[in-house]
Amino acid sequence: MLTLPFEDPVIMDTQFGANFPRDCVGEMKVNKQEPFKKEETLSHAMEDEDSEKDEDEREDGQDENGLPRRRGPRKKKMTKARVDRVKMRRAEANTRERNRMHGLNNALDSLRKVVPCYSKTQKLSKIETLRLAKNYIWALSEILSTGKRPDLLTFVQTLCKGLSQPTTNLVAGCLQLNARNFIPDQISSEPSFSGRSQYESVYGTYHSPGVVAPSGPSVDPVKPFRPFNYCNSYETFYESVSPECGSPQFDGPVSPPINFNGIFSLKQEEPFEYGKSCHYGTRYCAVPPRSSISQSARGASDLHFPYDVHLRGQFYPVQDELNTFHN
DNA sequence: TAGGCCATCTGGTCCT
DNA sequence: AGGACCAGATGGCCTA
Repeated sequence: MLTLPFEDPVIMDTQFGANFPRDCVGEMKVNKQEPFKKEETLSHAMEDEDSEKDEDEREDGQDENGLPRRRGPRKKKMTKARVDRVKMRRAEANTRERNRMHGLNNALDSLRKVVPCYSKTQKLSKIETLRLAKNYIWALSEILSTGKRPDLLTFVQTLCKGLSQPTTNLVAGCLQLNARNFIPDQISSEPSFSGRSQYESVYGTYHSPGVVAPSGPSVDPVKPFRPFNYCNSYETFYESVSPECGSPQFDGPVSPPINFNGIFSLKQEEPFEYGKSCHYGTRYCAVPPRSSISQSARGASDLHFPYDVHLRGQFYPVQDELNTFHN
């Protein structure tokens, strides 16, 4: 750490001058509070009773350092019972703080489950989770505001901005395994691209099952991009409804790309394990009634298998650009 | 072994 | 007074 003790002589000499009054330092340090009001800190409280007695009995108007005695309420004597009480309060505060941090971590876990990459075995770090969530929100907002589906590369780039290399690998891997689950379709039927996007050239044209739903409970027209739609297709193929629309197990032929020193490559081994670590964004679902799932999703003739079936070689154009992006 | 990440403890500050 | 929140310090664990 770069932090130094506040009374470090280096700081005092350079910032305040050697003769800077100590009382002024005290006021700066405890801004917004009366400088001498903060008695009873634990460090003080933990002093043994002898030192307390020494201070109380000193009558020359100076403290133990020879500086003018602070005004304000005199320190209360620390009896054994009082020390015990301070210790007990400290222990209680520790427990509360522990619980508070557990609550924070639980919230963070919840966040991990709704960002595009979720893994119980390979958890994103706290900071990466927050960054990815921010990027994800940004990317979805862009889609909402423009009403157009981005190409895969753009989407991956947006999600991976500021992320570490391992997290980038994970996100890119998840997206390439199931890009369709993360890239919502356009809002309306208006043509989104004049030409074929990179995404389309790689994955073919995609139609959102949520948008094409002809009947049954209507899809919220205001939120056509919510990844809920992807659950529908997922349900169609797996015929099982998990409470959270949980991660399907991947055992397909395609391994996610791995990035070594900024260079993407396809990892051929252990696709199953890696697949298990990917979440594909499907947990983000509010599972609709099964009847509606059946009607809407099965009615879509162009539904694709959630894990797009394509040749490995088809990844390379995108990977080349990703490599460029990272280099 | 260094560095990253994490849980926990701790004291300070603010608020009720 | 006491709780919530925050940030610094510390030590443990894991991985490259």
